[in-house]
Amino acid sequence: MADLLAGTLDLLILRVLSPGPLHGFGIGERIHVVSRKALEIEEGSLYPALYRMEAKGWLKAEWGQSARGRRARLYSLTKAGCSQLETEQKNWSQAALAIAEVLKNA
Amino acid sequence: MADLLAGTLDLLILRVLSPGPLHGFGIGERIHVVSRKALEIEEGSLYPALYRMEAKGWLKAEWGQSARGRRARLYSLTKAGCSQLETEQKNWSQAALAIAEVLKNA
DNA sequence: AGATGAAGCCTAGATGATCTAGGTAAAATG
DNA sequence: CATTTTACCTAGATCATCTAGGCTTCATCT
Repeated sequence: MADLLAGTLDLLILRVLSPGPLHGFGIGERIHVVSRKALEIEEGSLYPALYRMEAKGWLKAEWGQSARGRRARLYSLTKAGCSQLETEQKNWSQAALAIAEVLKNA
Repeated sequence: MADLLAGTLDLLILRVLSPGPLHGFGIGERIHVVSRKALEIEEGSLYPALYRMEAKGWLKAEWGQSARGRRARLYSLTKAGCSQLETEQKNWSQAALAIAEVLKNA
């Protein structure tokens, strides 16, 4: 992922989990697909991010099965994760707007 | 500046310098004002960024006077800085679009 | 005259997210 | 049976940003 988007990974993860649980590998795939291959998350970024977010209480995890029937660690949003998603989404909108402002009017 | 925007500082600096030279302190002020106070760059981020960018050949600097008549280090874009601005602006647009995509359709 | 604050620049060290570059194991595919 | 794919894991490096100071000069206020 480009440096430009540092700090956005949490938001992306929260967002792709909001329709329902996914396993780590699937989260990476989903972000890749939904962004039309514009975003690619390295596993070395993804898994540590998941642990951080679980530790913060935004995600809960349990062992289960992936869509392909493989052993997988399934992550889902906690209540705190849901409200964190809202917060970060607002922050992102404001920030993106502020930057757009500068790019236009500087 | 929020973590969300890490990696965006260079772009902002390049952009506010594109209309003409400014001194470091003034760059911070300008970003603050143009973003309607949404963005605030710490001096501890700003000055090191300027040195990095000068070292990369994107900026050139000389001692002169600020708009208020004080001794100040004036920065301006080099040719390389101009094209870097274009590049980063495109990257930002693509990235912001990709994120918007995920936020909508995940 | 002295104190205060603002303008302006500088920097060492901490923090923290991300990437690099590996590794493991199981199942599917050839 | 070898290879690829799925899936997870992690230590260490990198690098941008922030914290928290410090410095000088000039203007202003008392």
